[in-house]
Amino acid sequence: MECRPESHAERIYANLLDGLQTGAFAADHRFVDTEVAAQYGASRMPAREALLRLVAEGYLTGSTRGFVIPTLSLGEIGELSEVRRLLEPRAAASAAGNMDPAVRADLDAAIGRIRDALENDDLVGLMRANVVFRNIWLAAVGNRTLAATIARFMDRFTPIRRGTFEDARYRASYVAGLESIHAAFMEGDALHASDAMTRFMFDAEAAFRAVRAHELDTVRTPPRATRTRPEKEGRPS
Amino acid sequence: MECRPESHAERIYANLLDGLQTGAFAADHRFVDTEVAAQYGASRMPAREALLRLVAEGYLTGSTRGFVIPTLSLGEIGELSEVRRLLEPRAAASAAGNMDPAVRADLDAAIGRIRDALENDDLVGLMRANVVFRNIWLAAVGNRTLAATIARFMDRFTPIRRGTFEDARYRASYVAGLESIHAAFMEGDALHASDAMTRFMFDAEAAFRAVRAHELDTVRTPPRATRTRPEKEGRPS
DNA sequence: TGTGCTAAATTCGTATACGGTTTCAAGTGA
DNA sequence: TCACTTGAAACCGTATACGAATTTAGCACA
Repeated sequence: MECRPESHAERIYANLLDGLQTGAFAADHRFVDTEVAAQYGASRMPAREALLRLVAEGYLTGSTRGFVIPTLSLGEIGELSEVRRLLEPRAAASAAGNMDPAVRADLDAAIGRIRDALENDDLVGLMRANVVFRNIWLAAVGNRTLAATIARFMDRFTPIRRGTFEDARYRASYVAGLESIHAAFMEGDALHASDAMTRFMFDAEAAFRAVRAHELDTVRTPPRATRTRPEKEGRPS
Repeated sequence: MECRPESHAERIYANLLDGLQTGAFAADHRFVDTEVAAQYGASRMPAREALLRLVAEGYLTGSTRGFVIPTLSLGEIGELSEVRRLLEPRAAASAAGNMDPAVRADLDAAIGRIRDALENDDLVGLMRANVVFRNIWLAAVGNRTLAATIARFMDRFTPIRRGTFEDARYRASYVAGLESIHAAFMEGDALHASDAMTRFMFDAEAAFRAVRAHELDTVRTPPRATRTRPEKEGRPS
């Protein structure tokens, strides 16, 4: 690990990334470089560097009125899901073979937090606990490049995952899938882990598509990136 | 396609990316933001934006004395190869199902350029033709996210690929693999394309590892990113 | 001839300013 | 009341300058 002082740009990037990974920002949040700079006590340049890095990594999209969180189309949900199904089953199998006592304990704690969040209808907690759970099993994957790539693709689904969590039935189903994966990890069974992950991913994709299709039916608006919704109250539209 | 005028940063990025994809830069080339800016008639900020984007995408690594091309360790060669083997066989199978006359013609032309470059010991031409060939079959992959991800991972091997091309036997073997893939595409046989791609990737990985191991034996130096090799003549070291 | 120290050079990170483009709000006219 | 036009505001892209940290080169001494 490096001990050199962290730059403004790196600090801002890490903070924004955490928020984007855990669904802390509203889907229509706009990141304006002057605002971000002011928020972190820096100037536009390091804020801009952090924002552009998030753009390069797929977390944000630039527009003439700030940077926004991209919304996955139905096609993109399908494509990203196919790529993930090529990677995650094997990664889960690999992780299943690395289940030492410390990893098992961490996974037990994480699934406990997921159960609590589900029981309390705590969406924020569920989003966070989901990230913790995935980070634990990904840390057990020997191939670090594979783990990092999977994490990056998982993050792309943060906004739509948050959308599915708003529905109690989808929440319960998602957690049931995680329970199955957790059981496979506890057994240390590579085949079971791979199969559980595959099944979970098909179910998750179906939920994502259903929620997205519903959103498209409900709002029937062009993509948000080219429109900024009025934020001030009072003026009728 | 967008017709809005291209920014300095985008123009510089596209030019540097092309060079990095085709192996136009020496492995020890240093990209200094003031030099890049001067080269493209711009200021440091757009040059810096382009360089930082290439860092975020894995093409460059930052240091206190400029940006450099990362050198893959043996472990990284293994990890990246495993990830690619999870993605490319399926992508090749998908492409094999999309072999319309135009794609076939383009692939024929591309393999022709590869044969010419091999016969003429034209390394620069071979590097370029290899990129052309892969871009053609990747364009035939239905899942655009999968295609883009594969292209990104392929680019990571550009420096070591150039290293293998310096040896005539590796060059011939690499092209033999491409011929086999080309034949499978011409047959439109998904299974054959997948198998040919898998075999080719194991062979390519073996060559990459051999060349890298040889480099490590020959130079026995610490990673280049933390050392700048003297470039000026005359002063004995 | 080699090593160590010091000063200069090189590069990056960041701050500030300016101009251009896009968007929005307000006012006027029909 | 609605639509159109104009002006202002908001934001991005880029240029320039400054300071800090790191590296290199040169000189002196042993």
